[in-house]
Amino acid sequence: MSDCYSKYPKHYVAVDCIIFGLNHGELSLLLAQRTIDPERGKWSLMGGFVGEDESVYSAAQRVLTELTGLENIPMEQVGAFGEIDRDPGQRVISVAYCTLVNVDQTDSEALKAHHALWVPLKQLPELGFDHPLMIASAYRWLQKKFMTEPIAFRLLPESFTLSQLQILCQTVIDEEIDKRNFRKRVAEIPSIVPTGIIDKKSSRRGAQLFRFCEKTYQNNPKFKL
Amino acid sequence: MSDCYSKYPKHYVAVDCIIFGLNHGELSLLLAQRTIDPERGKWSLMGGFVGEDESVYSAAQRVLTELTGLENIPMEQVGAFGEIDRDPGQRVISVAYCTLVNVDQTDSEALKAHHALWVPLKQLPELGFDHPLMIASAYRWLQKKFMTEPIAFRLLPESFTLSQLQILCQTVIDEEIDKRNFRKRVAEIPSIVPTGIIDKKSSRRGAQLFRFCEKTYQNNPKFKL
DNA sequence: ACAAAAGTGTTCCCCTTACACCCATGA
DNA sequence: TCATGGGTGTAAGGGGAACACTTTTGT
Repeated sequence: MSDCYSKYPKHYVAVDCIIFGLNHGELSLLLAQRTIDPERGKWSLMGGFVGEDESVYSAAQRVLTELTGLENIPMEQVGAFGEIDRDPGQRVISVAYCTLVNVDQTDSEALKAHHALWVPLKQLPELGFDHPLMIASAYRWLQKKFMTEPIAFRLLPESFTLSQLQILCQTVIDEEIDKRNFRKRVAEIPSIVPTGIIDKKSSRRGAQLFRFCEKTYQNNPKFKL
Repeated sequence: MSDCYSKYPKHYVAVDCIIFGLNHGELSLLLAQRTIDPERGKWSLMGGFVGEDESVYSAAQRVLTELTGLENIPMEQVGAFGEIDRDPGQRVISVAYCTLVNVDQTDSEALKAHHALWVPLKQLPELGFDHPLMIASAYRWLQKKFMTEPIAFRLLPESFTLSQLQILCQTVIDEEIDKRNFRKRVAEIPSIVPTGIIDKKSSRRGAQLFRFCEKTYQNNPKFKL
């Protein structure tokens, strides 16, 4: 098919990935100190350009894999950022994506190769471009979605105790949660099922292990932590 | 500054505008029947390409103005749509924006010139591209935001009765609202203020006119209809 | 007098929140 | 025996939803 749009301008399109990581009970963000212009020396999110033969989402997935080695981790679109001057080098339109992964499952070699570091969320350095904006949007998204969609289970072992789940939630939303109320809510979620198995490693008394049942969730997506 | 990104591909970037309109108590959508390829003959949203010298949001504003003659109407970004094949002509990455305007304040000449029509939301024709997806996202957005942010007042005269406001809300969310509960909620909103003036046109008894006070809203953005 | 829209309070229920003690076990 | 994390129920309060009648006035 002929290029029927040829009179219109084309643009660089990038993806920027806001990759939250859970790191021994601390929420971190994957950042890189730039070694090239523009914004050399400044910290930035993990970005990359969208290729000819990939969707924008695929480009984001590719960047995620290149950096963390993780595959098949769903991401959520934060939005498109289209100010003319948002990139001091050239005009670049960027689509931001966001996800939350487990730092332990991350490929530290790949990170090193990209000059990437996990930086605790509470100690973020000054960032280049419009990345602070993107991060703010993404963090709002994360705190909201985490408690209403089953993304916690990507960060937990297949079987987990309720205390593990609770501590994880507290870390992400950065608030204390009442244990009894929390367990009451868990009991209302059909897709979080007790296994009947007692884990003796985590405590002296032992704690029941639960698991998340994807199948049940499909049939009954009720989920409110 | 040199083009430091020249090794990366460039893309066509479009905006698509989901323009909801209120038309004598009915919610409509601004659509055009395409007269050119691709998707000739199919109905579509109002789209356009992002130019060199405008932000993506400005491009959306420009399209809105070209079509409706309206200016300074805020729009909200629905998201970026980046599948490779979403446009059967060329690869085009599109950013969708959404707003709600008053059909009566719309420039019917401009609409005619663009082959654009207000189509009732409940009688949408088959649409080209991925526009059904965009519309679904936007409609969800609209229903959610309308009741928690002061966008109703763009569609009402400066002074309005509570019945006018209620009917408007009902139209947008497509549900009946209990009058007393509604008025109770309005009473809790500091930025909706009674004028003390009685409007005798709308009813025999007459109804008090209210207005929305932007200034109060800035100081006290509490708003839940 | 009557039609048509304006205006006005109360009750109930559910959901959320706050809160404290006993249990089982390994060291 | 004691320290550690696991496990459990109830009461009070707030917010949302349901609900019906009186008022005013133009015709």
